[in-house]
Amino acid sequence: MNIGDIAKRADLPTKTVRYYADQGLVNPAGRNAAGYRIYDAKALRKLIFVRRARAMGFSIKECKKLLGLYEDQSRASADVRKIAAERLAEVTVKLEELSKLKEELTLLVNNCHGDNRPDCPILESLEKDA
Amino acid sequence: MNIGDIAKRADLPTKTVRYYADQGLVNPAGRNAAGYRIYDAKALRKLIFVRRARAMGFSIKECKKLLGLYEDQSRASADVRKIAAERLAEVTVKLEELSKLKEELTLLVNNCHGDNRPDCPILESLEKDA
DNA sequence: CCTTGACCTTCTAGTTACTGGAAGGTTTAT
DNA sequence: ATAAACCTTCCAGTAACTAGAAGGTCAAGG
Repeated sequence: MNIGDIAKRADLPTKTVRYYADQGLVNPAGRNAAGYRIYDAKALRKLIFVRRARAMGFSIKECKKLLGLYEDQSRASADVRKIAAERLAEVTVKLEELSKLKEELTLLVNNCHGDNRPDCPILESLEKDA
Repeated sequence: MNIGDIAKRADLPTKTVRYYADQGLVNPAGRNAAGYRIYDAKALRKLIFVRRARAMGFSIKECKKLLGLYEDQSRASADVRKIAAERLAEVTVKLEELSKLKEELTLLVNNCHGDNRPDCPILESLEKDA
C-alpha cells in the first residue's frame, strides 16, 4: 500500500503518517523503486493503535514506548500497566469535564434563540459560574 | 489581584494568564505603579470562561469571538449558537471516543498482571482491532 | 506516445498554545 | 536588611502537526 491508501485506512492525514515515519513511530515496511513508502498490514495495525493511543492522550513518546512493548515479544506488562494507570486518571477527569461541557453546549444550542435577541442563557450561566 | 492570585483562582498557570493577556484575550484591568498586571473580578470570570471554552475545544480565536459576544451588550446569539452547534458535534464524537478509550484503559489496568509476564490482554485486543 | 491529473518525494517554514529560563525589578516578612 | 517570593520582559524551545513549494512517478485516455 502507498501512503495515501494506508492513511485512508488508518483514518489519518497523509502528512501525519509521513510525520510518524519521520519520528520513527511507525516505519513503512519499505520503499519501492521510486522511493515511495510502502506500508503493510502490520503498519496499518500500528497506525490505528497510535491513532487511538493519541486520542487517549498518550504523547508520541509514550506511543513509542507502547509500540515498543507491543512489538517486543517479551514485553513487560508492568510498564504498560504503569503508563496506562497514569493515563487512566487523566482520561477519567477529562471525560467528566467533557460531559459537563457537552451539557453546557447542548443547553446553549437548545436555548439560545438563534435569532438576534440579546439574551443568551448559557452566556449568562457561564457568567454566574465565576 | 496580582497575576498569581488570579491564576490560582482561575485554575490556570500564571504563564498562561500572561499569554492570554499578550493575545488580547483577557486583558488585566490595569497595571500598578511597578507595572504589575492588576486583575479584577470581571477578568476572573473571563479567564474561567476561557478555561472552560478551551477545554471544550474552542480555539483562542473562537474564544475571542465568544468573549466578544459575551462582552457585547447587544450580542447576537445566532453567532454563539452557530459556533456552539459546530462544536457540539465534535464534542459528542470526542466524548464517545474518550469513553471507549477509557474502557480500554480500564481493561488494561485491571487485566494486565503488572508483573513481567509477557501476556498483556489489552495489547492483544488492540492488535486484533486492526 | 503523449499528456493530464492524481499520486508521491523532500524540504523549509509556519501554526497553535503554550512552557521554560534568563536577567532583573518589587514586595513582604522576619 | 536581607531573603523569599513575587513580578516584569524577552527570547528560545516544544509538541504535533500543517501548508506549500519544487519536483519526480504512475495509470488512464485520446
